[in-house]
Amino acid sequence: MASIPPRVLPAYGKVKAFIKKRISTGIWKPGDSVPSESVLMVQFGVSRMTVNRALRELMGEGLVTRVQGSGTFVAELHRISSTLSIRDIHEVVVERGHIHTARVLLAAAENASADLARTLGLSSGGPVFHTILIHLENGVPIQYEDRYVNPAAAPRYLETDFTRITPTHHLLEEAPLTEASYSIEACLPSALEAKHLEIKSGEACLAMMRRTVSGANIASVARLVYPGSRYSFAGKFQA
Amino acid sequence: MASIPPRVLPAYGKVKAFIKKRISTGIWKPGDSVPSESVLMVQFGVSRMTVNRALRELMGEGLVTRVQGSGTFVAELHRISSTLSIRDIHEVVVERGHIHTARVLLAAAENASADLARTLGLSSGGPVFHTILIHLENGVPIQYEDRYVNPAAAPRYLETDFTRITPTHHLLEEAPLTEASYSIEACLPSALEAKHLEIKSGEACLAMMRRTVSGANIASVARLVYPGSRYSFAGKFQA
DNA sequence: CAGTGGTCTAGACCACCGA
DNA sequence: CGGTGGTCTAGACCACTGG
Repeated sequence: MASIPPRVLPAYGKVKAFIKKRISTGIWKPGDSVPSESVLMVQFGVSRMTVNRALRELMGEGLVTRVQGSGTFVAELHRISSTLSIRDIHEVVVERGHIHTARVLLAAAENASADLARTLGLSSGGPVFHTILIHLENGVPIQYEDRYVNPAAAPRYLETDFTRITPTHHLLEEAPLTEASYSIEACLPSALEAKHLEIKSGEACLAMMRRTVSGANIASVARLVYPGSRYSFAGKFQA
Repeated sequence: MASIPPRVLPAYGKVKAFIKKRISTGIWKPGDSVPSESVLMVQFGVSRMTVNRALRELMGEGLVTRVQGSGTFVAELHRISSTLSIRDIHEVVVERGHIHTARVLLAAAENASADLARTLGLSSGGPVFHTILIHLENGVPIQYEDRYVNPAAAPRYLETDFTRITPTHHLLEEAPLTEASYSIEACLPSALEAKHLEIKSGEACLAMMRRTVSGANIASVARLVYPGSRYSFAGKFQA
């Protein structure tokens, strides 16, 4: 008996909206229990699957927690979480309608230090690929990219023309991404970084350390330095 | 908590795993079409709802895109997205097993400048609450918090003992969060900030600008400054 | 034990796309 | 038009929680 097809908001959406509203207005506070699926079923006149989907999605959004055998509860909202996207810098720049270019400062195979070999998960201190690039937006340097690549993950890495194809782009095609971790911190640029970014050595920078995993290999570790005056990360969260 | 998977993967999980594997190994490349729900139904011997759930979750994870009437396709994986959590600093510090304390430098009502009134969405330049505090972890300053609060959203804000309850905590209880946006950038601290953070004025810092919305009100705008040497944001992404 | 959520089925109607 | 995904139902069995 598919009732009236809600061409505006689907039934599970109505259930979600109802619960969201009660949470966001504070009627239900963190820790409070949310009505059970069977109660909501009756209340909205929908099937259990529909209620279940609504609650499952709310859990995915971090608004409620669910415990089998126990119930559904308003989550402790003591955190704001949002999605931080890390994208190929070429795409980002082009999307802004600007011109992306790159200068290649280094593209070579090197012998890995013991430290680096460990970071890349290499048993022996074999060769690794090392590239250093400057990315420019409309001719202005916006990123210093210092990257080490595991040859096992992308054997043809050095054949790439990095003025046309970014390392990130090549790696995404060559070594399908399975995992990545990063950290963002503030730092002052080294003399070399400052010179190539064309900033004063006292200017604060954002540094992102990024480590990517492809299958069994640690594919690459990179240090990306952005001039603080020309770059920021932004994000948004909606309940 | 979520580390013990069911002894057998649920049916929808098997479908997801199958598709994920084909994407992560590069057998299916971005833009390729994924078998339709009806094909996967037969292939796995499950109902359409089960296949649908698998595909819907994969879309939520950003691995595939779906177009009604057209089909399901492997997403362009040219972005890494991950969840950046912004949490109450008190919780973070305590969770690390450390002691959180706070120094209150300012807690007062002020007349909003025209600029600030606009930022907070106040029609007139009425009073706003202004607090400045230093958060310390085991006695070491880790965050300078300069915050303006809309009195309409949290009228009792200034009654709070900020050495015991963080502004974030009070606001989350008083003004249920509906929306937040932030940006992270690198900067050098002002003389005042450097002094209270007990760092040199030339040390790079992370600055987060955060704006929170509660219902119809812009509840608060804050500038949070972290010494670069003592703080970083980290995140992780898994395919 | 009764109640909860976790999963699953075998249908169904609809809106949309491309040929 | 046939095929696709979007949604929904009215059942069902199971595992887990709590008293």
